[in-house]
Amino acid sequence: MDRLDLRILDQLQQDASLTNQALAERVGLSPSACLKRVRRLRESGVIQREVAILAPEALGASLHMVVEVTMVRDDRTLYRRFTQRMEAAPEVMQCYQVTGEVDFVLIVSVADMESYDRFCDNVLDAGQDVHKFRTLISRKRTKFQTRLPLGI
Amino acid sequence: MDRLDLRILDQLQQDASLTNQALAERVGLSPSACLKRVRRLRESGVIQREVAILAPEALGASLHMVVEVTMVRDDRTLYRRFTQRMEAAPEVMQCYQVTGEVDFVLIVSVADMESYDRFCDNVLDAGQDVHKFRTLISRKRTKFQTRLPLGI
DNA sequence: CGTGAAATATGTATCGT
DNA sequence: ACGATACATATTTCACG
Repeated sequence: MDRLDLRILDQLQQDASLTNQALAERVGLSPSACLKRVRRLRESGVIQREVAILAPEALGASLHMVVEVTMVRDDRTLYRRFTQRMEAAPEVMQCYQVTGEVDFVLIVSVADMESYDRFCDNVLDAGQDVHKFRTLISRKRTKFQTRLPLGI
Repeated sequence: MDRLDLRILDQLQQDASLTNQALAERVGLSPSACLKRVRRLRESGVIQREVAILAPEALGASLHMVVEVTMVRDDRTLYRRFTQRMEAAPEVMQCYQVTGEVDFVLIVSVADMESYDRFCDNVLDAGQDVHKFRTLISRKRTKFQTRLPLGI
C-alpha cells in the first residue's frame, strides 16, 4: 500500500460518490489503473464498505447516549455473550471494550426516552451479565466523522 | 418522506455503492423515479454524504480512546470554543455534549500512545478550558456501525 | 500503467396515470 | 405530483500494448 493508495483512500473517506474518473484525475492516475487499485483495496478489506451517512435529526433518531457498562465479573465467555448481544441490537451504534473501572462503552441511538428504557430492559439487562451501567445523555452530537487520519 | 424513501435510505445506509438500477429494483421503482428520490434526499440533507468505511487495523490507526471531559466552568462561550477545537482536530472522530458530572465525551482515534499524549497536550490542554479528563483506553472496538434504525 | 472500444449506468425529456 | 419508457450522454470495464 503506497502513497497513491492512501490518497485514494482519503478521497473515498470524504466522498465515496466520486466517479472513478474524477477520483483518477484527483490522484493522478488513469481511470483503469485507479479502478484496479480501488478493487484491490475493497477485496483486501481495507475498504470495508461504502455507506450513506444520514442526518439523525431528519429521521427521529436524534437521541444519542453514551453508556458505561460494568460486568458482574471478568469472564471471557460472559464478555463474548455481551458483545454478541450488542452486535445484534440495532440501537447500539458502537461498542468499545475498555480498560479500567468500566468494561464497555456503548454509543446508542434511539428515537426517544421510552425507546431507551425499552433498550435497557430488553438488551442491557437481558443477560444477567451486567452489574451496573451509567448513562450519559447527549444533549448534542457536535462532531461525527468516519474519516481516519491517514497521515499523508 | 414516505415508505419508499425510507427503504431507499436503509439500502444506502448499508451499501452506497449500489448502482441506481440495482437500488431501483430492490425498492420496486423504475431507475428514473428512484434517481429522482435519491437526488431529493441528497439535496434536502437527509443523505448528508456517502463515505468509504476503512479498516482501522489496516491503517495503523487502531487505538481508540473514550475521553470524558469536564470543563473548568459552565459557560456557553467556553463550550463553543471547545467544540470548535474538537471540530478542527482530525483525531477526534466524535464529540458528544452530555448532561451530568461530565460535560463532553470524545471518541478519539490515534496510531499509538505517543500520538495520544501529543493530542492531550496540543488539543485537550491547549485552551485552559478543560478542568480534568478521564481516558478509557479501548482494547477492542467490537462494533462500529453508521446505520441508524429507521423502523421499517 | 495507459489506450481505446464495448458493455453498463446515469440523467433527461416526454408521456401517461 | 409521481412513475414509466426511451433515448442521449457519461462512466465503467476489459483486452491489449
